[in-house]
Amino acid sequence: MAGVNPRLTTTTYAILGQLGWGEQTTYELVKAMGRNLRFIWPRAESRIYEEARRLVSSGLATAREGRSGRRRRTTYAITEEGRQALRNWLAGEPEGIALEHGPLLRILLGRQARPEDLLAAVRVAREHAEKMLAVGAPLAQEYLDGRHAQQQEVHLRSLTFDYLYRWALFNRDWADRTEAELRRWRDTEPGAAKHRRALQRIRDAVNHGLPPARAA
Amino acid sequence: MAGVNPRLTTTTYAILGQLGWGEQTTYELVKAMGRNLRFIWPRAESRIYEEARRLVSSGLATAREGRSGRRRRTTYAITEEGRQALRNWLAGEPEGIALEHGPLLRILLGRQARPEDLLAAVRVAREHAEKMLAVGAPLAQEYLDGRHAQQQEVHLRSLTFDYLYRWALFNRDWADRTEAELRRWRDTEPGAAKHRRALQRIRDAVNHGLPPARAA
DNA sequence: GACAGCATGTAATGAGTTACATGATTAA
DNA sequence: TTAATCATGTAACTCATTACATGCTGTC
Repeated sequence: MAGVNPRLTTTTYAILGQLGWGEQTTYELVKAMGRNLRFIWPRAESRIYEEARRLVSSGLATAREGRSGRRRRTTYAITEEGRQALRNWLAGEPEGIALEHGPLLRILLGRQARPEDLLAAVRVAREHAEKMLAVGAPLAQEYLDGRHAQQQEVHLRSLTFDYLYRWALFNRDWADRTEAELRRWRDTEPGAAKHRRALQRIRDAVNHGLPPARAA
Repeated sequence: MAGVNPRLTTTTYAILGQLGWGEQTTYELVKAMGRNLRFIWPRAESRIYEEARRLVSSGLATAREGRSGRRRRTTYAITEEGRQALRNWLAGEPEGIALEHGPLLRILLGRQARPEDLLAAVRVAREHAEKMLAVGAPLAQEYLDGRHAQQQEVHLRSLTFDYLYRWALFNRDWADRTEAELRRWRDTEPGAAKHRRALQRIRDAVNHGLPPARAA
């Protein structure tokens, strides 16, 4: 019965990986997904219930029915077969990278927009960055103080932290630069000065991301 | 008839925005999506056929049936109502940012992996970055030479270019750092030296992304 | 005269989201 | 004792992908 897996997805393995850190109730899984995977593999909470059932029906996890008051509560635990499946998955071909970036899309299509519409898009990007920083800063302190719940995994987690925290800074910087440009616009029409600054912006980016060249 | 829109999605508006630059056959739309939106709003090609029909049935675009040999070929053009819809959409609440990052996911769950598995994940991230740079570099030259097909939109496009090119550099840098760390590992177990370097990595990231502090 | 690759789609399936529902706990 | 919020799930729907199919064009 176990092993006849009806096509497990990356999301399934993401849940399975969470269970690798110890047994969890569904609610704990939901919260853990929010903490750990929100920024690298975002999924709706409701998905988790379905995936957990799938793990059980594939023999990769066990479900223990419990009670809290009159409500049922399910606790999941990974099985030995589950660990093996996790190892196999990790040994296979990695998934790629996909970015969906609403603000960039709106700017690219922004010819019919007003400058304030594009500023609103930039604001969304900035808020996203600020939220990541607000999550990341206290997290960093926990690691540095040695009191994070997964402290013994910090050699791995520091690698993802490195990416995410710096990406947040990256997004904020872009929002700063872009907002400064858009604030100079009265409309979204082309123009000679805009064109000149645009080419300089492209040069700056290609020149290895150095800060804008200052004419001394 | 037109205007009774059955819930248009962001993808629909992305296509509509493409049509804003001039009428296109379905095939041209597919290619344009690949060039312009691949990295900020990725969608399967087959999606485009469906969305284009939706635009027509909503009155936002017109379809002209043509022939190439005995096969039919459809050319789409935006309507005035479509332009208005585009403006309304741009004036509304922007979509957010969502990143799906397979390599990061695998590293986070990498305790059951071998170091070479994680190196394979890093390689995927690096290849993604290299591909973006390979697309971006000639594109930059086109803009700088003033010969890009949408040259008159460079004031907008430079803003998205700024983001994407630098993000590619960002990804490559992360891949370099991470690969250097992983090459020192014999396994994915915790360890005192790994722990020390991990904390330093976190400090470096929080210290505003400065390059690793060198003990002089 | 066939093979490769470009051009143009359709059908089936599934992954994922949104909306809803309801029980338990805590604070006012 | 109400309201808020935490905890736990289900149902309906749809967006999106994968796989397939077929015609056209140039070239060897």
